[in-house]
Amino acid sequence: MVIAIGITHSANHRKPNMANAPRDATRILRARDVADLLGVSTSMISRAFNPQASISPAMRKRIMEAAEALGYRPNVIASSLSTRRSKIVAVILGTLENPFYAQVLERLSRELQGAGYQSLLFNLAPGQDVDSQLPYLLQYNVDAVIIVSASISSGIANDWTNSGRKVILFNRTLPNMPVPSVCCDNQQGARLAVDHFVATGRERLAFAAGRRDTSTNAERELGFLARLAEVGTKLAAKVDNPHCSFRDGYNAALKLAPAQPDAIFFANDVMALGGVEAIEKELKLRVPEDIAVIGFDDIPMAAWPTYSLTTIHPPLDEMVASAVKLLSVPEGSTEDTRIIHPVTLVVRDSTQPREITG
Amino acid sequence: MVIAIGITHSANHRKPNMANAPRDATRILRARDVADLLGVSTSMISRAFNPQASISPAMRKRIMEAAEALGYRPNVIASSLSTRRSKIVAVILGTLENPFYAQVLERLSRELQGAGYQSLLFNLAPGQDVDSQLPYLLQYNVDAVIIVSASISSGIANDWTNSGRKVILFNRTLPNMPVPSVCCDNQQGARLAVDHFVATGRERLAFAAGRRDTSTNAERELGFLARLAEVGTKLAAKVDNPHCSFRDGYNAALKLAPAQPDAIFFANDVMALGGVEAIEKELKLRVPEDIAVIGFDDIPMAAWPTYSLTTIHPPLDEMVASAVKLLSVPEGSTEDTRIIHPVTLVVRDSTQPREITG
DNA sequence: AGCAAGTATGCAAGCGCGTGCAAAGTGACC
DNA sequence: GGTCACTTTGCACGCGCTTGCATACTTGCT
Repeated sequence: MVIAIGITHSANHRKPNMANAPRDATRILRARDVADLLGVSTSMISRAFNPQASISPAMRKRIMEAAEALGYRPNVIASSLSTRRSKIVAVILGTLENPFYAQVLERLSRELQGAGYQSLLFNLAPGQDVDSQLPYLLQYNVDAVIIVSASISSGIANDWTNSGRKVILFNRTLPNMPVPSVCCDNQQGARLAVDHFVATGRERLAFAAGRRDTSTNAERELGFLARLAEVGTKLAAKVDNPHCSFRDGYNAALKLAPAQPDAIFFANDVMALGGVEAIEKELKLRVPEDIAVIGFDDIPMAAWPTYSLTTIHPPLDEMVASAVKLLSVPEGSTEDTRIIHPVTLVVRDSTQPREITG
Repeated sequence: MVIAIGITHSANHRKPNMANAPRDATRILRARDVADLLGVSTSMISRAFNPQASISPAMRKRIMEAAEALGYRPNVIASSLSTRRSKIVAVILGTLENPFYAQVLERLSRELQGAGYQSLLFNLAPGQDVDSQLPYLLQYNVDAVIIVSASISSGIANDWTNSGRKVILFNRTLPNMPVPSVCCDNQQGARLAVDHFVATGRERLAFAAGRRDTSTNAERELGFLARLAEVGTKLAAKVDNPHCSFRDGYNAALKLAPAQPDAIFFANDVMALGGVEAIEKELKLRVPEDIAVIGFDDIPMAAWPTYSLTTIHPPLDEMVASAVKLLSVPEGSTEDTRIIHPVTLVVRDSTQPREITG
């Protein structure tokens, strides 16, 4: 009898789909495996891993220890089916060519991991817009989307937030909509640039703008021009650029040259480096003696001795932390979720007082 | 009677969990929604999206059109529960500081998207090893893991492949194990460097090595030394580096200086750039007149005029394509899955014949 | 000891989709 | 018209986990 019971018990305890699961060498463990071992129901396994579930501390300890010993971890994918939270955040970005974005991605993904999320990476092909990609994201049950330096239409943003998911813009804002966003103070950065140029004796200030259609660039331009007006200096020249690339910066410097600027503010560091290149190699002028240069982003290369670029430093770690923090702001919160971080000016060799040449 | 049937039909057609799904503004569509609209079963919806399922072309067309019109797409997460394929590939990498890795990640993720996969990004913290992270990946039902420039123990690799998932190494190999991997011909690259140095009249060749424990570096070193021996030249000096960073390259150049090399091969471009920096700014020597420099990776910055670095070019697009192709190699295939791509030498200004100074 | 209030557990029904199997439909051919 | 072979469809159950509800167990108090 006892034997019979024993046999019955172990024999039909579970009806595994034999056709599908032949491998048990490194089979992936299910809650059932732990439950069977401990003689409890799978519900308890689930509850043990859910901090707010009703379960006795003793039981939780027992389960956690068994899970640890066996190497069991709840399957996030399966659990996301019922909870509708996947602990996966989609990170959308255009390109990693600009080291600034690479930095953002790396820190963002690291910070997300720290908060228990994983990042699902979406690279936009050139010319591809975020809106068209969002529907694909839905397939992945992502909890949130963090859009790095790319734009999104307010309609779509609305749809998404309505559907209970979060959309967070990084390094962009949506002017007319309260979409959560994290930026650095672009205007203020541009103002710092003007002030520093003026303080170091520059008089013919030029601006190499980035892409017209981005809020980031618009703010930098706005700040630059506004501050110029405030201090009573005229803009010597300005040039727009399609891609914000090294080559764009190079070309921008060449196009600005006829206006004979003695200082150029580039909308980002990569362009500034290209600009320096053009100034020194092609125009045969010296930085900073003939032309002072300020960039924006403080990418690692800006600190390299060859360039030693004066630039505006956004507090990347804090910005990333803010973005991740926004993930846990409750849905109906009235709190303002458009966060702006202050920037600082990092003075290096690409700007120097004019005393020597003056 | 007819009315009753009608009512009954539409009333209990489904019992939605009212508590959980109140929002229907932008509600995410399920197969059921499409099925109900067309008056078919959800099975058919599933089959319509599965190329090898048994379904009439007419029905498939009808379903696809309805799905398109409604904006329905199958939920990858839910489907992965039954199919055990998530169309998600984990990409593991250490850091994006080195632009080469950023390039790899960008192209890899793009190529994966093209093949219908998405990349789940895992950043390793410094000192963190892949082995310890793999268990976490299992939670995400990833189809495969692509490990970029990081090492993995053969035991773990074994466990994984046994469990039916793929592990693919990018830019690393596992010497004793047939783990699928994609590399460029590191040895050959190093040999090209030696030959080019010799052909341009260099006699005191030095090597700034990367991290000792990586196959990539070992192969580059091996190739360099072997070719040196073959052409009957002695190694002027060699120095190891912990991180392969810009600063490492900078320091390496300083450490190599006492040996008075007239050519230095750096294990990668970032180090080479650091080396050039040190040679020009700190040692006050000229590149290439006093010291010729060759790097490895052909990162975008190597082509910038300031550096104009001669380097070994790995065919990144082809490598990435190979890696993605490896994903679909059937499990028991006998085909060799350790792919090595040829490299080419890109000659720029950091190496020039010695005629002028000679 | 007995009972109420509270806590711990198990049960079963989902989450959205895939799929083996049986039922229904289609068409060809005699 | 009937039969057979074949295709198309629906049913129902399972993937691994969560969770409302009912039951079983504690505990404290009279």
